[in-house]
Amino acid sequence: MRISELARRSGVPVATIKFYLREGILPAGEARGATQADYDDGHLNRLRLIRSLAELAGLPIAQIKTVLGLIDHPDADLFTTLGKAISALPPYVEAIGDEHPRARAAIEHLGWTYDETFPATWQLERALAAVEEAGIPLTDERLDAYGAALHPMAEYDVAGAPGGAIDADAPATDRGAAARSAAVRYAVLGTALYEPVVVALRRLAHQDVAARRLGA
Amino acid sequence: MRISELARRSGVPVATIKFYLREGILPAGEARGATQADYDDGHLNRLRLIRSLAELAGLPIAQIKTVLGLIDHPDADLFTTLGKAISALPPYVEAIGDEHPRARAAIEHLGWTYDETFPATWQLERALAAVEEAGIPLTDERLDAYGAALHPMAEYDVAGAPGGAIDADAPATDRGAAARSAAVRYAVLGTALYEPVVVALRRLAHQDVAARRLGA
DNA sequence: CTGATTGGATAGTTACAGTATCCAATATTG
DNA sequence: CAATATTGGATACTGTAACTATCCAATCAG
Repeated sequence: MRISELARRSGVPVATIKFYLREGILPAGEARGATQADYDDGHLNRLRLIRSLAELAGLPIAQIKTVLGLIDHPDADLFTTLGKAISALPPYVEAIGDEHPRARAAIEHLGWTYDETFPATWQLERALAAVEEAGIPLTDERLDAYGAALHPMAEYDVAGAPGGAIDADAPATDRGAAARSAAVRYAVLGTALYEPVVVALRRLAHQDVAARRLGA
Repeated sequence: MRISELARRSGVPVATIKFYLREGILPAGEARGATQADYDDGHLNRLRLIRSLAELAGLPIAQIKTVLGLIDHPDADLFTTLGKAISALPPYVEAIGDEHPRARAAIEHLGWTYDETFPATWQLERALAAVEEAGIPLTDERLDAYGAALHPMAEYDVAGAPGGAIDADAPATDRGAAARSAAVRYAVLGTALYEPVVVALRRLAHQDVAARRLGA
């Protein structure tokens, strides 16, 4: 299809599509002449993905570029790739030295793996500092409740990864580039796009509980 | 304290503090003359809260104004107030008509209260559409796993609200303005500031599960 | 008394995410 | 086949948000 049809089918203005092409987050169509290029459903899906990452996950263009780059050219190590993907997601916080006392205490309390090089560790530290400053600190009891709820969710997510992607028993060399790419895609997009689902569900759970208590 | 000390203690530049005063999200200090105003710890805390809402929760100034306004002047009905607070939180999506088929199916599957006027319902619809388009749709099985994890979390949160704020048994008229204000503060800030905590914990849970599977 | 600081107003800056315009080279159509 | 429309590509422009800087007269501190 031509650019105007891509625009019509996606609901994104032609000028914006050209902008994404310039930014290098949407691959160029196949040139059919000096004034014609051919776009396919791959371009359409990519375009929709860009909009979701921008509007829903709230990513700036630069971070969308990073995330799509990870999917297009995955590192050998899925664990490293996922770390990079998480760095590209909000909130954007930098490590303050290598001390993350609140995060460390919380993670060790839960008995999880503490690694001060994980971006999520810095994000947790920052988030805990904020709730503390606001006068609603995270108690150990609440932390236990959250940990007990979230860990099984993570287990479920990882277990459902395609091709047992994150599975120590499967030799990495056995998997072809296509399978590895699918695993990365699942992990990266799962992180970026499922978070809004989880957040929305959590908000709805609160409203459900509140509604029941009010007897409405 | 004077503005320069407020700036020094908060780490926020004087010019930025003046900007927040202009925007009406930080109350003016008590005037002590034409060129002097006095700021107290309340201003310092408010300033820190503004930074947390901006950098951590990712709220634009206009939405920070809304959220702080809800805390400062709570509605009579906490349920309504919370709805307004959630509207002020990202992602910002508008209802597409009043049909939210994916969200409705999901919520009814879980047996929760479906209300198409909840902003969180629209957010869920949008989030589900995005994961579907990306080729990783939410299965009923996964939905059950998420629901089973999130509902108890919400129960815990609501049960721990100060003064049994959301409690049908406690007559609303018994509670003074101070208690109601505390309840609103807890509910609104709890929603805005605890989400980053939950998201960070979820990311860490994934990394913990992945690390264990890789045997690292 | 004198230099530094303040509140308050106004103007300027930077970054981001598009939009709009132009143009020569095709396509398409009547 | 001629007239009209569309395209890719380059360049320039716009709008918004969140600061940041400058100015000024008043006044506070030493």
